[in-house]
Amino acid sequence: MNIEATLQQHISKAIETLYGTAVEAESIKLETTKQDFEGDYTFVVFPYLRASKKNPEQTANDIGNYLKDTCDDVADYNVVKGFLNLVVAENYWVNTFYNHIAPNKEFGKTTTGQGHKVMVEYSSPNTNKPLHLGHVRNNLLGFSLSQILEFNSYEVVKANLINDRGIHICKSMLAWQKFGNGETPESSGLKGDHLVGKYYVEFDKHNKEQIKELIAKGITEEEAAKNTPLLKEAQEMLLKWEAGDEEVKNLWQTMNGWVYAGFDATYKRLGVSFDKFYYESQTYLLGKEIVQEGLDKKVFYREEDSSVWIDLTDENLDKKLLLRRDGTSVYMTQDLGTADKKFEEYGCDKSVYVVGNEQEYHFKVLFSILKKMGKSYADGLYHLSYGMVDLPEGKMKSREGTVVDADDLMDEMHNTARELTLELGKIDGFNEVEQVELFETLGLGALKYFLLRVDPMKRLVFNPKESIDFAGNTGPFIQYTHARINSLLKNVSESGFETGTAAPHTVLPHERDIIVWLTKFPKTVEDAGREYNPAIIANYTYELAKLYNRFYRESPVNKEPDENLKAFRVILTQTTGQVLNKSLALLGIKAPERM
RNA sequence: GGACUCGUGGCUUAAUGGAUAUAGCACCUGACUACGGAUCAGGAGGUUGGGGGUUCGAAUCCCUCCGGGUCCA
Repeated sequence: MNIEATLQQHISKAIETLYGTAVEAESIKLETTKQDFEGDYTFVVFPYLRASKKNPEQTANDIGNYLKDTCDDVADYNVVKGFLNLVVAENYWVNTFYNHIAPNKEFGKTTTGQGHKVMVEYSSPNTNKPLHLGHVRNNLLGFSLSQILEFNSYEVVKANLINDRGIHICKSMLAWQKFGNGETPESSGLKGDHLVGKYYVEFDKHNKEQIKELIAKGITEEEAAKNTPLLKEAQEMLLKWEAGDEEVKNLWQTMNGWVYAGFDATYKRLGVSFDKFYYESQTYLLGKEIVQEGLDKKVFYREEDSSVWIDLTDENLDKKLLLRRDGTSVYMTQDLGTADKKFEEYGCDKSVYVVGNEQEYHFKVLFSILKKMGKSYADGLYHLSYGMVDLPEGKMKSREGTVVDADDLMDEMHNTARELTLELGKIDGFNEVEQVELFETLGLGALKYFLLRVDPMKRLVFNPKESIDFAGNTGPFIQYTHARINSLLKNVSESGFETGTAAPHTVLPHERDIIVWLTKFPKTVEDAGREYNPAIIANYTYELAKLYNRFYRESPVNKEPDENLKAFRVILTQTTGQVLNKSLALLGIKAPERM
């Protein structure tokens, strides 16, 4: 049993014995003691004064005394106002460390998700342009969350719903047809997604000229924007696509193929992956059956003009259109159908959508509709919302060319890592291939950690030139700590030292700090899973790395003459390395063996 | 018009309603004959956007106003 549960039970018993009031052990709240006070856990007695009928100090002292007498794990206590600080016996920590943490290769793994299946949908790009910084945040969150859920024993299906149809794709196609001269990724040397994105920009450029021409003829700007020859042609192309026109479909398939090849490369470099791809071209007609189902269940209603709606005003949401009067569906209809299809195919009892916060309203409505329809999976739906990523100059806008391209960004991170590493002269003994690999690991580690450590809900200002630092609370700091641990362990094993002789003994305060922090790992992982928040793991990992660095400075391992103590420190180092490695993996960050 | 969300030292950031608000960057002072200094020890820097309220206790909950962002019709 873990220490928190033990303390809860004893406190519950103390209150019952001392004051005759029964309190459920699980309802007792424990907090970790603040840094400046002595102790490991703090019990706040204010809520129990009614039971004790004594002042806070007395109550805390009573309970503290009782615990010290009856609970072997409580070594001491102190009272500050209504705060009862409990000092857990060093023996407990050392024994827990030797018996449960160190020997457990899967330390931190929880069983919370056993028997549950969860789908995590993330990335969801459009096929008319390459991935940008916003997608990067999305991909990292989605992938990290999947890793965390898996470590909590969920069966995870990573899904990507690709928006591969619509007017925007037709714009790229049309511009390529008109101005492309048969250019291909091979002939141009451009990555497929960048090539297609180039023609999307090209479309916009020519379209703008046409708007100007129309305005010059005296048409209002608003009207002109809707009526350029190019736009009309793109709309016709979309109609042809919907009608199954062979030529259009062929071009569409070719260009999407280029884009997918490009996306694959970007995903691979980012280190994210998917188990299932959905394509909007195959899902955009879904949902019409659901409309009928909703009408039958009287959840939806039909207006006089034969359009179909749902009234959600009772939930502080509006009325929402589900089927236009001409019988065509809207985004919501399609998402309803897709949700059903996903459930039919995989039977997940949980489903997470990683989508930007501008769609919060959409998902509230979507989930609310599914609940009203009594779908069995409705309660497990969750929108992992995250803030937009902005640039110092303001919002990213693809038309104005102010987006940060994902591939360019990764290049930049790689180069920054190289410059810094060379400056520090850290590459002795690395051949060229290893060097390149290291720069990549560090650059991407910095990027991933930077984007994941911030609460997803908060919007992020990304300054490509300055915002990524390799010192302090950063990925490379943690990677460095891991590499140093590895190197230390290597030295130890080369010297032929065996750790088998370790036995319990006293530990130094900072060694104790590490052990205490290690015991919090499972709880942290679980919290991150429940809150859908990789930032919790990121902050945990940083704290652990910091504690280890302090330990490292103050407790020499190789120079330790006492064999037993040395063995302890080696095991502590090994264990810390394992946990660092694991928590970095949960974030999708590589832990380099050396650097 | 209605709804959502964010606001914490110069910048970035943490805090299941709990104590003197957590860290990092930058700044200042110290520690390299080193188990890897991409490190460590220490210092300075705050009326948690403003004002009310609930509470023994509020960055956190409620109301209101201000500011940034977003969505719906």
